[in-house]
Amino acid sequence: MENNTPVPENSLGATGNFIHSYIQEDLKGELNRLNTRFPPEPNGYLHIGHAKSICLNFGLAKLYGGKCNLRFDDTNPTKEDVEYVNSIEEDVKWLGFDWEDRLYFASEYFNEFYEFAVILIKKGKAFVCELTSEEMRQYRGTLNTPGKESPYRNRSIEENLELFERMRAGEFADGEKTLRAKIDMASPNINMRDPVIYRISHSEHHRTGDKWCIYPMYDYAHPLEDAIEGITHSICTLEFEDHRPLYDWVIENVGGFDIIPRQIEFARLELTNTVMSKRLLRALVESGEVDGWDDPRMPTICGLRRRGITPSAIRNFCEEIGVSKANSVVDSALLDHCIRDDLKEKSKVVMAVLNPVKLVITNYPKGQVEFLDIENNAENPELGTRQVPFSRELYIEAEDFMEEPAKKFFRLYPGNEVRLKGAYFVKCIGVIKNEDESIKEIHCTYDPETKSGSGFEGRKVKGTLHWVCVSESIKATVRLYDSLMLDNPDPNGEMIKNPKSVTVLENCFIEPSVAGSKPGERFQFMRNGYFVVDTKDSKEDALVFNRIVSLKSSFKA
RNA sequence: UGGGCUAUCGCCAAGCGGUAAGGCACAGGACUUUGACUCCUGCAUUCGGUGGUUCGAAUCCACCUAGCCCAGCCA
Repeated sequence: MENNTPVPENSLGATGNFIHSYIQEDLKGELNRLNTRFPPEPNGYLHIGHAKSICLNFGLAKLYGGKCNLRFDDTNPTKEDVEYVNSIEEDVKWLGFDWEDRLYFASEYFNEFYEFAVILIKKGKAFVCELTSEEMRQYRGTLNTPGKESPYRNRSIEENLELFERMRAGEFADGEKTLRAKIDMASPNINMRDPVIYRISHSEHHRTGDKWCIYPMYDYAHPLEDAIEGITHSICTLEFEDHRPLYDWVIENVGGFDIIPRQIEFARLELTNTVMSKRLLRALVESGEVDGWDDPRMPTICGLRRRGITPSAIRNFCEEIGVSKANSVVDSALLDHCIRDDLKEKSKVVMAVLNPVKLVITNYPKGQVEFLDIENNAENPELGTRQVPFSRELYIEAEDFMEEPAKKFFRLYPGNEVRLKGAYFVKCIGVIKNEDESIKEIHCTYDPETKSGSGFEGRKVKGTLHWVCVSESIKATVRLYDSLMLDNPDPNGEMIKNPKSVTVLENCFIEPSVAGSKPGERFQFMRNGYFVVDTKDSKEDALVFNRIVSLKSSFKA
C-alpha cells in the first residue's frame, strides 16, 4: 500500500540547513560520493523523533545521489531483541524509505572489531584494566578535577594481548576486566579519560548467540562501523558532540581506512504535549495506561500508523521542522497541519453523526426514502459521487441545535432555517422533550423547492448541517483522541497525563456508504475531522473509527 | 573552579559584512451546500545583552547573560 509512496525528489526543501553546507563543502573537495546511515539500537520501538533522523539521512542521500544504510547497532545483547529489529525494519519501510541491499548489523563486524582492538594493543594504545566499576569511577576524576591513571595502564603489550585473548575465551566473569583505550586521564573531556572499549558480558546475543562474551562499547564500535561501511557523514544527535574527539581518535589510531567519516550532530525532535523518552513511553505501556506501543495516542511510528496518520504527512512534517543545533520544542499544531494538508485532497468526505439527536421532518412523507447524489470531495472531482438515503427521520449532531441560540449561532434553533448537506432547507418548528427535559425530537418542515442541485436561489441560509438517515444508517464506535500529555508541566517540570486523552462514543451513526470499510481506510467525517477504521478493534459488522485529527474551527461557542 | 554546544517573531527556521526568507500559530476580510478548504491582508526599524571594528554588523572582535549536554563496564 503506502509503502510504495515515492519520496519526493527534493525532500529536503528549498532552504538548506547547516548539514548541507558541510556536505557541499566536502563534495567540493576530494569526496565524490555521499553515504549516510540510520543506526538504531534494536532495543525499542521507533518514534517520530527517529522519523526526523530517518528522513534526514535517507533524504540527504537521495538529494545528493548517494546511499543510506540501515544498520542495527547491536553491541549490547542485554537490551536488544529481534522483536525490535523486525518492528524497526517495518517502520522504516512504511515511512517510504528503501535501504536496498544495505542492511547491516554491528554484530557482523565483531571479528573485525576484535582484530582492530589487537592492533590498538600492539600500538600501545589499549590495555586490559582490572579496576572494578566503582574504582574506575573514582579514578576517572570529576568534571572539575583530572582523573588518575589506572595501575594496570602500563602492562606490557604481550601481557595485554594475552589477557585480552583470555577475556574473549571466557576465562573471566562479567565486570572482572575491561579493555580500555589509552588516551589521557587529565583530559577536560571525560570521554577521553581512558574510556572502556570492551566489556565482558556472558549473555546471549540475539544474532551471535553465545559466540562472544566480550562486547565492544558504542564509542569504539560506532566509528569503526561507519568506516567499514564507507559512511561519509555520520549524523547523530547533540549529546554525542563530546564524543566526537573519541570517534575521530578510534578511526585515526586503528588506521588503514580509505575514507574518514565525519560526525555531524543535530538537535533531536521535541514536540509539545508529547513524551518522547523511551523510559516514559515504556512506563505508559507497562502500566496499562495505553493500549500497547501502537496505541493511537503514542508518538511511536506504529502508534501514528494506527492513528491513521500517513507516511507522507510525517515526511512533510520532518521537512517543515528543519534541522539545526538549537534545542527546540515544535508545536504539535504543525504536525496536525501536515496531517490535514495531506489528507484533505485524498479523503472521501462522508457524513457521520457522533452525538445524535433525532430530527423529524413533519411534512415529509412517512416511509419514503430518496437517494441523493453527493460529491465525495468537492475539491477533488476524481473521487466521484455517491448515493445517500434521505427520509423523514434523521439524526443530526446534538451540538448543531440550541433551543436558545447563543449569539452568532447560525445552526438550528426554533424558527431558524438551515441547509441539510446535499438535501433540503429545513426550518425548526418545535421540540419534543423527554420527562427529564432532555430533547427527544426536533421538529422541522422542509421546503421541496430547495433541493440541492435544483438551482434554487430564492433565499439563502447561513448554516449547512451534516445528517444521517435513521433507518438506513449504520451504528459505529468512534474514538476521539487528544494529546496524551497536558501542555503545562507541573512545577517540577514533569509532564502531566491528560485524563481526557481518549473519548469513546459508542452511539454514532454513519451513512451506509461506509459499510464494509476495511481496516486502515480513511475518511473525512464532514465537519468532524479525519477518521480511520481501526486495524485492531474494528469488525466488519461493528466498525470502530479513530479520529486522526480534528478539523480547524473558527467558531467559538 | 572543567569541557562541549546553543541563543533571529508566540513555535520552528533561513540568513555566512550591503541594510530581517518561509512555514505553523494568531488576527482581520473575501468566498463558501463542511463556521473546513481556498484566496487576500496584517504580524521582528530588529536578530540574548553591552561595548568595539566598519561607509555599512544578525553576520567580524571583546566581554557579559541565559539554556542544553558530559563523571555507564548504555546507546
